[in-house]
Amino acid sequence: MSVFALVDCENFYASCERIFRPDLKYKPIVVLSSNDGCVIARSKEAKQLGIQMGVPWFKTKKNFLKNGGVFFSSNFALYGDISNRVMNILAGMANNIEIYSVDEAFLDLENMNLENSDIADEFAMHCRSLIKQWVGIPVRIGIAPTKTLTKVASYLAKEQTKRPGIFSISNNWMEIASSLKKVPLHEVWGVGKRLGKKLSVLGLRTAYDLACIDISLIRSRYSVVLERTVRELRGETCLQLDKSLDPKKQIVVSRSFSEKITRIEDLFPIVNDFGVRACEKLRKENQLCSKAGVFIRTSPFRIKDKQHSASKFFTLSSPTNDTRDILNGIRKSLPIIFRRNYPYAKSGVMLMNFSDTHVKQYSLFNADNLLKQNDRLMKTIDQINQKENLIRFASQSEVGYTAFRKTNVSPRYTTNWNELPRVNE
DNA sequence: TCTGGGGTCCTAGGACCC
DNA sequence: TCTGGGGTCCTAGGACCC
Repeated sequence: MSVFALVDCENFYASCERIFRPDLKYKPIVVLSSNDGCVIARSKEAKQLGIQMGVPWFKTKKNFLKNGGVFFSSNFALYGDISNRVMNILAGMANNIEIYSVDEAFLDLENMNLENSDIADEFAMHCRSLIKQWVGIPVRIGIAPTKTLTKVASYLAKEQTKRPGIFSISNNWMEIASSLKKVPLHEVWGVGKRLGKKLSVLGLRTAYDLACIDISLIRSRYSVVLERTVRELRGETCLQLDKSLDPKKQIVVSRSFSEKITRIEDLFPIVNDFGVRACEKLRKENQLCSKAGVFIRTSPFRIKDKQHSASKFFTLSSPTNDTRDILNGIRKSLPIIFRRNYPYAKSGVMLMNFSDTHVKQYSLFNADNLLKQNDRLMKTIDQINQKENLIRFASQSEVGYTAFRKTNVSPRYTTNWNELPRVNE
């Protein structure tokens, strides 16, 4: 019998900021996206102030600060490190774990007896207090027979007063049904905005309504994906824990600009930066790519502006992770899609069609030994830059895209010697 | 003035093969 | 008048997730 747990860090980025700032314990906190563009995380208090997820910062800033709110620009070095610490604890608590995102993991609790709800609750409480004590992050835990139901449980765990942050559902239709009735349709894992709209036209309101629908209807009118969701809601395990350490299938580095760019001379250094960064990621994954592309677009929010969005992909003559190959491709591709006098707001570089470095396919027209030298060159550059970004390509921007607007970044408390927290005597 | 970044999977349709 | 059957691979687009 399958049993899964979902461990979900509450208000993750905001909670991370709070670890080293106990003075902010009951204050509303928001964390902003790059360029301080919009709100991407909110503490409980910020949610209570009515700050919506994804709202543009400039629209809510004044009101939020007036109410005593504190904001942070995103500090992914900190969040990544805290995430690792949480995941390490979880890895020690279950035979198998799937790290689903920076703030969420599924645990395989195979053989746990869910009929006795005390067992599940005790496990969850132990897990919760350990993470709180060792890392300082509050988590919510849902336990259920399918992954989709753990999401339901986690949602219901929010409202628990007896055992806050914990909820379990056993594999019993009566119990599942009563849980599902409390969950609105759009909260179901796998039902997004569009599907939610379509399904509500059919009169569905809750997760329970969806679970009761005729499977063959779902299959013929929607997709196999939604069919799995329905089956999982009924307690039938369709999704297993994904333990594979599959390599990525695509790497994207993209940013919005703090100021619109209209000249290709200004665009090139930034896009090249994206290319350099993307190749670093690719080498870290021990992969080669045989296709890459660049895209640019204007801001869809500025309706009065001329709009343009375009991408251009190029195929590499042989699979590569050599930054120079990608920069070459960008140099040829960007002018093809670029249009003069359009206010570009965002661009990015994508790498795809990966293959393993061990199975490198050499080109008929390149000398093998040259490729080996390139490998060593790239490795050396990576090693040097890992400590301090000293080596740059001439075509990269001098300041780098990291120079984009950030008005209030917290220190990298746990990953940089110079930014360790200080204790006053 | 100012609106994030990075992923995955599925499907339909076209090109091509024998 | 009549025009096969069974595949694979690739791409673009749509949906979802955090």
